[in-house]
Amino acid sequence: MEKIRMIDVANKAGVSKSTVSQYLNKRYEFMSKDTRQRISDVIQELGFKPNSVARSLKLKKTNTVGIIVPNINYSFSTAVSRGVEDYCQKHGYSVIICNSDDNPEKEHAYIQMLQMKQVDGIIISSTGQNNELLKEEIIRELPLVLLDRIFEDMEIDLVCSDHRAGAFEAISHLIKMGHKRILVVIPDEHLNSSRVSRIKGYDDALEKNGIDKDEKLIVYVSEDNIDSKIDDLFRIDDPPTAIFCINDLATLEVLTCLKRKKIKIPEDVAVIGVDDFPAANLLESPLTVVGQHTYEMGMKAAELLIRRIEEKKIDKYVQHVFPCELIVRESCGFKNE
Amino acid sequence: MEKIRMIDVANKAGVSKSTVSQYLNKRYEFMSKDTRQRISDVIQELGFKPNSVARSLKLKKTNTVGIIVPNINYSFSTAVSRGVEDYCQKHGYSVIICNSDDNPEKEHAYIQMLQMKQVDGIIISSTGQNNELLKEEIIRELPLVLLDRIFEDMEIDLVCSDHRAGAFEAISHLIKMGHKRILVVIPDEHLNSSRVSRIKGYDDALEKNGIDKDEKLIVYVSEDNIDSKIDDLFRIDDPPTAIFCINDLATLEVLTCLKRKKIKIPEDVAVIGVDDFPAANLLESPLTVVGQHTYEMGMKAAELLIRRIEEKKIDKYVQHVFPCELIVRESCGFKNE
DNA sequence: TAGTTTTGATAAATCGGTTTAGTAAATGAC
DNA sequence: GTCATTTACTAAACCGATTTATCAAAACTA
Repeated sequence: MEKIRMIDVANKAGVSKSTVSQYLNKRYEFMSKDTRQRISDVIQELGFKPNSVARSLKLKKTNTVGIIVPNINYSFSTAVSRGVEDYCQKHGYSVIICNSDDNPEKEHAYIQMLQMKQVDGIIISSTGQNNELLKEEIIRELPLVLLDRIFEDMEIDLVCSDHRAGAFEAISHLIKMGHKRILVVIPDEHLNSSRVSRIKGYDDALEKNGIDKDEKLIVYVSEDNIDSKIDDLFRIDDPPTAIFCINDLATLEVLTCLKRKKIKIPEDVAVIGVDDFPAANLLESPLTVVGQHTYEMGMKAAELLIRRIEEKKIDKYVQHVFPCELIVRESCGFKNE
Repeated sequence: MEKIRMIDVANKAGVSKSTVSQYLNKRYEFMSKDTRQRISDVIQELGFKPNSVARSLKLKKTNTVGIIVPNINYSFSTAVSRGVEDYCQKHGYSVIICNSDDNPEKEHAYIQMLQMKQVDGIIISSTGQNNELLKEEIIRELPLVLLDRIFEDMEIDLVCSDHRAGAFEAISHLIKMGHKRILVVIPDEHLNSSRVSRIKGYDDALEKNGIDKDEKLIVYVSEDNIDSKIDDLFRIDDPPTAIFCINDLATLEVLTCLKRKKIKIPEDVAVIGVDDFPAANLLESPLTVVGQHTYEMGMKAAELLIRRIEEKKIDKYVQHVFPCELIVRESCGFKNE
């Protein structure tokens, strides 16, 4: 069964393919009712579906965008992607999904691939290692929206959460609950702009409350070494009484580790995580988290991207910062007022 | 900054674009070392990236596949998508992601869109409402792999879990723990083939153990009515002592509802869910679940699809059924042996 | 030396649409 | 009745690659 092309429709309807093309693009002005009906019938009859690849080639427009996230498995990335896909679908775009695994080479390969595929734009939570490429090259050729990342000194559309304020509020809450020794847990060695902001919020909250910062309380962990690191920390003279997990991966690792060690939350240690996940309130100790408006952020990122794609020149770049919401549950203690 | 085309490379290198094309496709046989080097240099210098849209048009191959899932937010869909994307990326394909929300019209629109975009194949967890279309039309034109769905009487590649056996094992486990009144909770009214299989496993387990089936214990719930339905059930003469949640959505709703009603797990009622999610073992009562090999299923689905895309004729269709694994935790009681 | 084969490269057709410039027929103006 | 305008439609160029058929020059054969 050969594919039906426009020329087949044209022949059967007894018109030229130009006319069929006009019909498809709804340029009915100079078309007789009769011709219009005939073309419509033939399209129905043959089940003709125009080839977007050919169309894209001519129009230099693919109606496709790429989204590069570290890992679709992270609750943040999943929810954001869903927001992006929803907005895109409603506006006639499809979404190619790319998982960079925070690997700069993989990210670079994806960027190249998306360019070759002639996507109309890219939404990216970048690793930070390809910033030069993005700044020097991509942004000049292709609409780009940064997601959950900030580039210093750069004019670019961007969507992120106010991580500093979110962390500030979380840490302030802990301090208000009487905590002074607050541990920050960061996965592996990778520091992106969001994590830097959260640490800034942590610092600011300590400072505002006149608490000295102890560098020992900022720890980078992996699945392999978390147990020993936590052990070490709880063995020092002045152990932490609260833990701030800087992302959902850290949260899961910390909770798993504490459970293994039978350290009770919040009796032995208070915990605050980042990103509300579906089961956060069903945990042994329902988890207090700094929530983000993930789905809305995805929608907004797609909105900014498509706006820049469709409106030829917008000079002002939009930096859309969403507030974080502290969702207080029992994991950081019961407030006694 | 205009885009560099093959013709620009050809001009600068002093050859024809045919030769550049040969170079790109690694057909070096009749090409002098010198020409080859010169082309390579010019490509580097100009930063030429071939336009895949043009290439796709000529070759009738886009190196792009579509995946249609109900909702990327479900842990099953997320993990499967990640598996699909990984395999595709390694084999030079990109993935367009589509969320059908179990809405047949939306699904239909996505199928059409993917066809127009000339994707090389589709992986789909179908709603079941477009089966005729898929059977009659799509499968003839396009490689297709069913994911977590079974079509009766149909030759097609397919990847799924052995839901019947998984449910059978789960229910048998509950029975062994002394439960006879086991409630099955199903979200909304939608019954796809996977859910049918799980119910079959439930039925079989009851029958094998000589327990009469009570239709009242099969309930369809939504977020709105779950509270009243659960209330009703626990008010009957012979209330259920265990709950089998047929998917992760049902699981979350049931757990939330039980928590609200302060019904204790497993003391008041035992619970088994489907799909292991990251926090399942961190819950107030760590959840026993029927686990699926989600990531591997995604990889396998992509493998089958790409095989069918790249090998012209494979007559035998592969139906790859993954086993389920019962992961026993405390939510269905402590075994006293 | 003339004819054949090999080597290295190219012109032109093609993929399936969109669009511009153009044309023939019908209508309107005077 | 003639010329200008409008209406309905089409031919052909184009988008940027791939590929086939072809060709010129060099190398080989007899």
